[in-house]
Amino acid sequence: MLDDRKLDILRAIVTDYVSSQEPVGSRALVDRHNLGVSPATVRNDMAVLEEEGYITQPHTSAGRIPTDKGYRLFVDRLGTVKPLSIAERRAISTFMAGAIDVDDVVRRTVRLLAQITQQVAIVQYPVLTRATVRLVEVLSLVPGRGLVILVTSAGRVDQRQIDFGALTDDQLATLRGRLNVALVGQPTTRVPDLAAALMDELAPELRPPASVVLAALIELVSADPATRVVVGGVPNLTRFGDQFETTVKPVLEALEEQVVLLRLLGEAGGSADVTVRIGSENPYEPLQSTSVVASAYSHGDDVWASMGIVGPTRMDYPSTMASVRAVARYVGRILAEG
Amino acid sequence: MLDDRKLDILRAIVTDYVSSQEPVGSRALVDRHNLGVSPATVRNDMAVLEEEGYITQPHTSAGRIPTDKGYRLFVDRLGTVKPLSIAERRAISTFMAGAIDVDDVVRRTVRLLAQITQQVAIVQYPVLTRATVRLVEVLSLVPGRGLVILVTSAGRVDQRQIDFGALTDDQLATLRGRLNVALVGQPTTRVPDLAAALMDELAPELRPPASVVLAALIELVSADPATRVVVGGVPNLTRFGDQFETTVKPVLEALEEQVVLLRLLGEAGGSADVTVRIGSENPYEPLQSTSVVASAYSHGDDVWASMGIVGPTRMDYPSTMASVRAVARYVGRILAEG
DNA sequence: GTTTGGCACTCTTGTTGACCGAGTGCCAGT
DNA sequence: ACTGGCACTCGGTCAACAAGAGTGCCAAAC
Repeated sequence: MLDDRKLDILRAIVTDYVSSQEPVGSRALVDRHNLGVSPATVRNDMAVLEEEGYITQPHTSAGRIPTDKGYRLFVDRLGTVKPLSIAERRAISTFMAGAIDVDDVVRRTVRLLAQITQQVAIVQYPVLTRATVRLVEVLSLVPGRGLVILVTSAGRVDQRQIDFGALTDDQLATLRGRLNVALVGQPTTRVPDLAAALMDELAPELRPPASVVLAALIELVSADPATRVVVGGVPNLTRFGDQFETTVKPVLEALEEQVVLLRLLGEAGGSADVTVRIGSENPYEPLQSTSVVASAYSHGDDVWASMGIVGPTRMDYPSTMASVRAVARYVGRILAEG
Repeated sequence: MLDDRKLDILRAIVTDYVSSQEPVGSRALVDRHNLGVSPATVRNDMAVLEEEGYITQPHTSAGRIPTDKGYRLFVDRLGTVKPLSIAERRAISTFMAGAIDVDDVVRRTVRLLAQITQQVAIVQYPVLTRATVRLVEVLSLVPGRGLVILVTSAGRVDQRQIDFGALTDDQLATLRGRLNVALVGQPTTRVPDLAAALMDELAPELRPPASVVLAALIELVSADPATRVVVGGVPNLTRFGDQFETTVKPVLEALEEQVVLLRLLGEAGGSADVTVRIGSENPYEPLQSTSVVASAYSHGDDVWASMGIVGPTRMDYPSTMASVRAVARYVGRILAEG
């Protein structure tokens, strides 16, 4: 159906359109790529490609532009992986060097990603799913009111304020001890089960405060970290001012809703490599004319989360994919060390 | 120079222009407001107002639009404070009800402010300047590596990981005790001085680890909280798609830079009431055609920070100012209770 | 002296029509 | 199977034109 030459032509259309932002015609195609055939031949092939749904014309007598299906084929079979330049690699390491904690790593990552892809970057906080509990601390601030702190093997530290009714210092120390014995070294995913088991073993007078503490802990391991997403490079959207309604506006709206962002990234979480969602493949309806390039980042089983970028479907997929992959790997390595 | 009628006319021009988004001419003016004079008279007065720099015409034979100076006069002398509707007041309290901690208060505040003003909202985290130290905690995670936690009277909890060389549990407990005796109840601003004094009193073997801990503490009280700013309502910018270059683009760029945001809000920090910076009055050059409406929020001396909104100079100042003021007061009250 | 109606003038906006160029689809010829 | 040629179709641009909005100014009226 699609012989090699037609694929070459599709590839040429995609690359030309991405760089020029304008529909590309048969003449321009033979001029810029040495296809060894005449414009007329290219036209015939283009007619076939259009029939198959890989390209389309905005209007009669205009050049062709790729459809979502065309981009998909390009990404799957035609895109040559473009390795990062030495300058880019160096930029990554200098940019990330000297990060002091997880917050800082995430902040730097989002900036870096936005800068080298020139798109809007989204980075999810390292999720605790496969992390283990390193320390649980319970402090009393004023009588009856205190703080629960959770430190995990991923280097995250979370805290929450709680109210536990009357409680002596001794009882508090007991509770702290029991908690640590029961939880330290365990995967954070098991905290809810273990918490339930622990409750049954406690002396009755400890149960009310313990339930408050455990509830807070469960919130910390489950709800919070998974919902934290950081965004950067929003001004890059201004490059697409001509597509205000189709790109700028929907992206700004999507960025406001963490739930949407997580959904966009979430789909990438399963795969180990870079995932691309093109236009209508997108799970979030308003982002019809944008693509998401995302990747999980991880080291072994310790950390697992996603990062990615959002941009118009008309983007340079090979470079973008290479950049996202490189940054994801680098960050995974940094988190493994820290 | 400017009699009452001219001021009335200026006020009418501002309100009409804000609501219609179009230059307003003499006829429309007499039609919509019962000024009791003819268009010709209005034209004469407008000529004077233009000469004085309060209004201008985009081109000959167009209506007039207010200049920055015109808006300034309007805000200072002509704007009638528009009290919030009952629905708006109710919206504020339901929106903020059930906030669980400072993070949550800030998150909700920024959403609320964006929603009721329909602009981009900026909220600075409560600054510790006038807060006092409530608790200092030093934990050991693994040998040689630990965590410093600072809790303040403003309800903020910050932590940082540190490396303190070899240190026994006893030494750690001593250090913790000394720190709390020296610092608890003191204003966070005094932490740097007190830290220096404390160093001199410590046993020599405690000094190296102590210096690491104190350095972290000083960072926590000074650098971090002051630089934290949360932004929301960015999609509201899409309402100004027609002013892409002058409003959307510069605002997006400003939002990316925390330093800029702090500068915008910072100027408002001194005053107790709502501050308005109109167009060129703005300290940040690219925001020439936008205004910032900001207010400090506080309760007594405990918490002190700013919040505000950014939007086109052509905004409804009375409502916006009323909204910002109301939210700032409400949040101050909530923080005082929490 | 202030206000007003009238009028000429200016400038933007929208419309129309012509024209140009880019690009296509098709067909006959190689 | 490829190619050159040709008629056809649109979008974009430009000029000319009309309509409309608004002003500035002046002489007359209050």
